[in-house]
Amino acid sequence: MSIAKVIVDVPSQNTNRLFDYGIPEKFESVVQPGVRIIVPFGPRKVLGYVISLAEYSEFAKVRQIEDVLDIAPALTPELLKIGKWLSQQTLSFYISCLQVMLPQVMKASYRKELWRLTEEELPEELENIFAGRGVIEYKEFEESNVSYHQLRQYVEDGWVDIHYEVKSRETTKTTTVVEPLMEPMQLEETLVDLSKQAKKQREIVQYFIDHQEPVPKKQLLSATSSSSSSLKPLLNQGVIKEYKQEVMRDPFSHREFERTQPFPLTDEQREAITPILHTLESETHDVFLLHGVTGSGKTEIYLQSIQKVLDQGKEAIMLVPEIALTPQMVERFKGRFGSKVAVLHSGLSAGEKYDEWRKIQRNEVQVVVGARSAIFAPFTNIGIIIIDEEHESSYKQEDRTRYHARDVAVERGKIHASPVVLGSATPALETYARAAKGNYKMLTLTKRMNNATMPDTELVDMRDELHQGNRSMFSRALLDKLRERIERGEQSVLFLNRRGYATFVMCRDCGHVKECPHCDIALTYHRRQERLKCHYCSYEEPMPHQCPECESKTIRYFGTGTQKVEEVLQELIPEARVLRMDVDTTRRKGAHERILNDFGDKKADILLGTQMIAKGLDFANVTLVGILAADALLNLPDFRAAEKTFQLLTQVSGRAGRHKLAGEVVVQTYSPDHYSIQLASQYDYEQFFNEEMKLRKAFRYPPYYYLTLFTISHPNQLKVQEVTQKIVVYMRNKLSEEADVLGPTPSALTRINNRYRYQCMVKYKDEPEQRKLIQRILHYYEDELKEENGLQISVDFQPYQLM
DNA sequence: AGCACGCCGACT
DNA sequence: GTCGGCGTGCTC
Repeated sequence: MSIAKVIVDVPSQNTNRLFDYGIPEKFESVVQPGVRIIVPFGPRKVLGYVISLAEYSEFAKVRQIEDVLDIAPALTPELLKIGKWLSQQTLSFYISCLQVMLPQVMKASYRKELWRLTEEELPEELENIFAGRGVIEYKEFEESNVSYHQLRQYVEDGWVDIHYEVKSRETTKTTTVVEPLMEPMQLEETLVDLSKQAKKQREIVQYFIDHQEPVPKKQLLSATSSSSSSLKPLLNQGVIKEYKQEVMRDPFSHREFERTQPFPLTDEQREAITPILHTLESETHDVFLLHGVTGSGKTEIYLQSIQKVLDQGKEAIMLVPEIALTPQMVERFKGRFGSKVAVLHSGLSAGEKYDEWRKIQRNEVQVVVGARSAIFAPFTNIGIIIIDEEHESSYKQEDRTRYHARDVAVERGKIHASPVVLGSATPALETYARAAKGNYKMLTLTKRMNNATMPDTELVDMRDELHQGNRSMFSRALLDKLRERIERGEQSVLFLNRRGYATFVMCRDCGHVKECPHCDIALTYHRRQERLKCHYCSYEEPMPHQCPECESKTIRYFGTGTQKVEEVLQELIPEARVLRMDVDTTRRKGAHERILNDFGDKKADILLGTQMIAKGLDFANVTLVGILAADALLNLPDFRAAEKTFQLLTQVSGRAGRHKLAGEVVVQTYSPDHYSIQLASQYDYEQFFNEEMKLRKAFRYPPYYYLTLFTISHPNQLKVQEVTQKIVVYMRNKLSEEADVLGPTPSALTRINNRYRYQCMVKYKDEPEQRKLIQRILHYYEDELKEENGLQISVDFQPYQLM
């Protein structure tokens, strides 16, 4: 009998290996690598993934596979391999890596129940729990005062059984379809026999004389403007029948996409796309950096490269940052490739995501456009992988399986012998450095489409404004220009890196700042509810009217959020029509789209927003971009602060003057001389790269060095310090002389949810033993890591988030 | 992870 | 003598 080698859904060090199971004859044809199954595991049942098949097992007795969940494998052999690689890269369990590649609904849900085995009266204490029911949740037994020992006895005596239930969460959507059971001739006869009063029934029969195909019930009823009650007699007479049929959920069913044709490329674009097309023709792997200024037509290059891939009969993955996966972007892809496109992003419901994923798995589509996790699309013949805005930090997963989509892309590109294209106006330093060294091929676009020029930038020193008595958050220059646009009927975009109303609440008398009692962070004021909230745990409290320390009434909020800006703007320019776009105004489904449509229809003069307006927006009438607080990012404790600032300023500025009208940018800052702000206003990426590289070299940061970040947390501060210290010493002793091991350092957020957090950072060039060493550390603390509220050690290779 | 087993102290 | 607490080790 043949054997399946299985990874079980139990994320622990001990079970991070293959288990052997026998394949019952009835499953022999469906059990193959990548299929999800249910297997007995100890006393319970768990979900498992078949990794490989074998003739024999080393084990004397193997147990049998209990059920098979997939007809076609959920994971391709390639993705199983990627999963293995991912687990080595990120030091995560293999099972976690397999789960991260699949839609949420394909994970198992577990239930533990107690089943009554007899109709007879149970022993009294048992009957009290069951209360006449046949099945109860195991939890109910646990909450009773019947001992476990006693229960075991009852099980032995055959009264009840402990039942383990495993189910996959996926559901399919069905629709009712109605179909005629007769030929048109017979239907005609039925029509004659029908009573004259049965008007609706006659209409329905007539419908099927005209259309012989099955039709969705809903459609039939509306076409004949009748109700279910009219169908009933026809169903009973066997004239028609109805049945359930599975349908794919279509998140875009209400949308029509106008088909577009490839645009003629500019000389520059043609030069950039040629090497990509060559690589496609020769079917070889290569990594390209497409470095093009905002509005230079990178998307058209993506589209035409993908067209070539489709012509070759292959598939394409297009990654876009979550925040940029706007209706505008979807429209461009659906417009060009129509129903060949699947879209995967967080705005879809779990069911919609599952159906989009299945379209890929069933080869019903050839292109996927999606956020980070779309990199795991189960295509089998990938021709190209494109990552737009490749510098975006959202491509790095920040929890559990800490992978970077760019790394996965390169790995898959190698396997499929296909090119990977990284596109950005402001590439990550790591990427640009690789391209400069020749490891990646550099493609450059220096000109904007439509002969547009980059907008002129004015830097406004907010310190001067303050000295001259302007204490508002708007400089006079920005206000003047805003008014000017309104007069001319042009539009403006205002960018602020912070939502809400104000950041923190401070007493003017004693300087007391209201902090979260569980986290070392100031509470944020939310005006709508008049409450203070912690953005890291769920804590909230009402806004105090006097200082809890000194009882002074001069307690005020400081800092500025979008909500506050909107109010101030209305006071300063009462005639301005302002649209605010941030997490708070886009929470409802479709709100995002509606705001952008309204702005596009010129229903507002000013679009005020956070991060989410920085990318991808393309409105012809926008001629002014205002950046209210350019330094907000600059002062964060992060070695990428300057890089992030440069990237953001460039992206936001790129929203202006993309078409016929020239654009202008006003940047308000307290540090106008900072190189990242200066160079961003001059659109000089290269110079910025050179400056920043000097600093990275001097301070031994990427791309000169790799980083590994340990974050250790525990409710007891002394414990955290002690463990972190031990890790620091161990790493320092075991790594080579070349490596820097820094720490223990309290994290920027030292306490979150009553857990203290300390860090150890390793800077290194080449430490082949590193992962092995870390595994030993994790093994050493294994028992403590298992504890409910005990020690946590997270390890992040190439971290993006240092807090 | 979850579960059983087993060893020890507390108590009807 | 029995119950339940938690430490230990296993799951094909």
